[in-house]
This record gives sequence, structure tokens and C-alpha cells, in this order.
Amino acid sequence: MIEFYISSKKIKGPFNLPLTMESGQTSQPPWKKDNSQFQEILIIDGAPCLVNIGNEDQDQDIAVKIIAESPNSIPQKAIKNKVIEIFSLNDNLDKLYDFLSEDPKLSPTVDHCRGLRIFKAKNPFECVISSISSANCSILRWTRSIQNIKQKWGDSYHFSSGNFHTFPTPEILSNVPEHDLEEIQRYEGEIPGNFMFKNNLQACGVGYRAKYIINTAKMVQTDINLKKLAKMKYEKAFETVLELPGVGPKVADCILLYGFGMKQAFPADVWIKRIIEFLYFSKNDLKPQKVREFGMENYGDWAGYVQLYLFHYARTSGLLESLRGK
DNA sequence: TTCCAGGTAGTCG
DNA sequence: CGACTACCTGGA
Repeated sequence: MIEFYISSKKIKGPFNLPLTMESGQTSQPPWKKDNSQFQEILIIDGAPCLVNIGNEDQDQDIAVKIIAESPNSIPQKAIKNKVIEIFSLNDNLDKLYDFLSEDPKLSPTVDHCRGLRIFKAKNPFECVISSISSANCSILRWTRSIQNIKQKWGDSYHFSSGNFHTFPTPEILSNVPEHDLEEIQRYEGEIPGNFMFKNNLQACGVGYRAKYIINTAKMVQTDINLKKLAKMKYEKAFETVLELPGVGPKVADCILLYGFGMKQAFPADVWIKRIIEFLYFSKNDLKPQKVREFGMENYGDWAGYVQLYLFHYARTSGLLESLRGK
């Protein structure tokens, strides 16, 4: 077990950990909360590592306090780099706030979102499946589904603070039963009277997305290589992830933004459409594709952050409620 | 209790 | 191409 810190002086701008963790970004469900700390199992250099992080420390110089625990010996530097990547600690939020302040429509978001950062995937495949599961679905429901999938098919690791599960590999997930019928068809031997369906994807609450998830898990083993995707330019990567079943333009942008850190992505969901219309177009009925183009053209490399900040601002200011149904 | 939100895929013109 | 609708679940 090791304990160390990341200094505030090492990162550009503020960092609000609970806000980042609980803002509903589709990279992964929020980590397990323990008082003001958050815990999750990460695979670092191929080894399991329970990472506990907090940033409520009294000392103003500490941006993040990290306690890491692993049966293997993992260099502190590797753990630190993983945390920096997941919480986008290299992003310069001071520059973001300069950019937001230049646009009177965007400047109010700063006070509502100070320290909110992109919560990037700890595992890109998990982000692909999370994003597919989030389509046409509430945050509460898709996060619950992903937690179910991890519990049923992920590797389990026991630590003093509890059991943690990794997200299953594409190999494992592509071979799970899609629904009750398939689970019982595969059942070996006599079926007990008290048989409970639970080891199938639909039982995780993903609904009709189960077949998309299984087929996507198959495709990332063959046609679509996630490691190559990470190296593609944004436009090419967008076209590529669109080939996955259950992935349309909005989900594709979530995958590229939260899974691969492509910050020029502007995921255009129905809420962002309403917010953009309200702020910039008063009455028009924009097509989602137009909303996406508007975001990319006007916000450039800050598009992903603007989408995140607008949505969170609308949620916490009451704007979202007033736009409901429009 | 019924109703409805929320992106994608499939179908139709 | 654009317009329209079915899809599954759970919270209101």
C-alpha cells in the first residue's frame, strides 16, 4: 500500500473530484464512494490496483490524494499517470475558462462547473459499452446496467474495503447469453424449479441493447481494433465507430470524447439540442446533425468541454427543467 | 395504474 | 435521401 499526492501546482486550473465523478459522463459508472473518497480497481501495467482518491484535503497545495493497494509491485509513477489520464488533469481549465468567458452565452457555465473535468475511460471497451447502454436511457439505469455486467462477468478482486470487479473483456462479453431464453437453452442438466434467470445480458437491464452489445463485443475482436482507433484522426475515428451496432452519431461522439479523449467531439443529444436552440436560435427546430456541426464549428477543441459544461449548467440552474418537452 | 423519456435501426415513400 | 416508428425499462 502506498500513499502520495498530486500537487495543485502540477495541474492547470481547479479540479473538483466529486463533481467530475457524479456528472454522468458515459466513460464508466461513478466509483465506489467511501466518505469523501472514491475507489475503483484499475489495471495498471497489467496488474490489478485498488486506487482510492480524494481531493477534499485541507491542505490547499494538494489537488489529489492517492492511496493505492496492489498484490503486485507497481511503480508510483504509473499509478499517477493513470490518475492524471482518467481525470484529464493535464487539461488547462484556466484556458477553458478564458474561452468560455469570451462568449456571454457560455460564461455563466463557469461558476456552475468550476473544476469539472472530462472523466475519461479507465478501459476504452467499457466506455464503448457504457455509451451504447446510455442511448435512450437514464443515467441511473445505464450505470446500474454496467455495474451488473461487471459483477456477473468481470474479474473479481478482494480488498479489505470490499470486492471490486473489472469490466469483462470483449472475448467474455461476446459469449454471454443475450436473454432469458438463450440462458435456459444453454443450461446443462435438469432445470431446478426455483431457477432464476440472471446470467444473461438483458437481465442486467440493458433492454433491446443486449444484441448491440454482444455484436459490438464481437466486432472489436475482428473488424474494429480499439488500439488503432485511438490513433486515428477524429473524422476517421467517427466513421469507424459508427459501424458498430447501437452506435449512431451521439454515441459515437461520446465514445470518442470519453473513451479516447478526442475533445473536438460534440455529442448532440436532445438536451444539448434544446439548450443550443434556446441560447442561440430562439425558436428554430434544429436537426441533431446541425447541432453537432454548430458545436464543432464554434467551439473547436473545446467542443467536448462546452457540451459537458452546458449540460451540467442547465441541470443545476433550472434551465433544463424549463426546456423539458420543447 | 398507465404513461413517457430517450438514440438507433429499420422501413417506407 | 428524409420522415416516421418500434424498441426495453423504470421512474413519475
